[in-house]
Amino acid sequence: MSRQAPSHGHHHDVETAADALALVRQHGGRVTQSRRLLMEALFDGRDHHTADDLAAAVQAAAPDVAVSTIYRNLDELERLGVVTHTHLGHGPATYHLASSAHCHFVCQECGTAVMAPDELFTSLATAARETYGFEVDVHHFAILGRCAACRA
Amino acid sequence: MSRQAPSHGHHHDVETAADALALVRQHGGRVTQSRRLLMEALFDGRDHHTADDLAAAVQAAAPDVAVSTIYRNLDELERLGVVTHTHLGHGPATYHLASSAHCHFVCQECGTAVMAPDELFTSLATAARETYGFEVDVHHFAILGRCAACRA
DNA sequence: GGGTAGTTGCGAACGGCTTGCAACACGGTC
DNA sequence: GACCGTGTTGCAAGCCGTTCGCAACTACCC
Repeated sequence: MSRQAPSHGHHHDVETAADALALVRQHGGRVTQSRRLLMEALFDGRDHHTADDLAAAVQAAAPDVAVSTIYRNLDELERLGVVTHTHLGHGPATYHLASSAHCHFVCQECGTAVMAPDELFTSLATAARETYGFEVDVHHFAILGRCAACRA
Repeated sequence: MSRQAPSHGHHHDVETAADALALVRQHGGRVTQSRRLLMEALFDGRDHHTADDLAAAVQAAAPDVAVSTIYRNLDELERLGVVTHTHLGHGPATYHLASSAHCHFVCQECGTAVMAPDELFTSLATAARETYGFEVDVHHFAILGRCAACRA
């Protein structure tokens, strides 16, 4: 399924924090402490990060980094195709590495998000494209509903 | 963060503002001016209403009605199954009569929302249910992507 | 080491929505 | 009609996630 089109198309080899920093550099950006720390937080192995989580992680090493810096850098990384963000419900957005993008089912009752394989959406995506010319961005949205546990 | 399906199951015959007011009354609620005006705005024939739109419509007739009143009444109506709300993107929620609920495709570029027939989602819904026990609320989410016009 | 453009911290502001509270008014009863 | 209790309201303040303006700063090229 079509991966979301990163505007600059330079995301392909980005698999480590260093790669991402190199990409930033390559686009005229500078490697600063807050950027390095942000990258490390993003590549920490977990795959759901809120801006707040990331801010906390960065601030653990550099207490003076402001939230606005986190947001600005996340924006930049999104423009470069390194990360994407998703809205899982009423709370804050969650950020993922673009390379591990995936869909979500979010339970309206307990709020937990479970990952959904892209294949579930292929028929929807093709139908939308063929019938309406609408190209679905299969990763940017969450599907609300009720999970198995809450239904029981 | 719990948001639930029409918990009282009494929404079936609600087709006019008067029906809705009757329902409210039937549940121990009172018929006030702001409620009557809200109903009229909701049943004005259009089917996407933001809280702001509704507030403006109500305030046109009764300038002192506060936004908080609008929100409280919308909540109540949602509990009674008369309206539902949907998040179409980054902006404010949109409210619809539950009887005319539908899915949306929202273009990330131009922001316009087009209605999507429920049939497009049946295979996704059954797959989600059978594979994950997840019951998709097919109306509460918007699907982001790019519309035909913006792709051209 | 110097210059310059990208980046930052700070604080204030924003939009959308919620809440606490005292005043109010609906609607059943007498 | 007056009375009363409970549902409802306006107001103002607050909340959360995010954005913005701006002067100070600093990474990087020469």
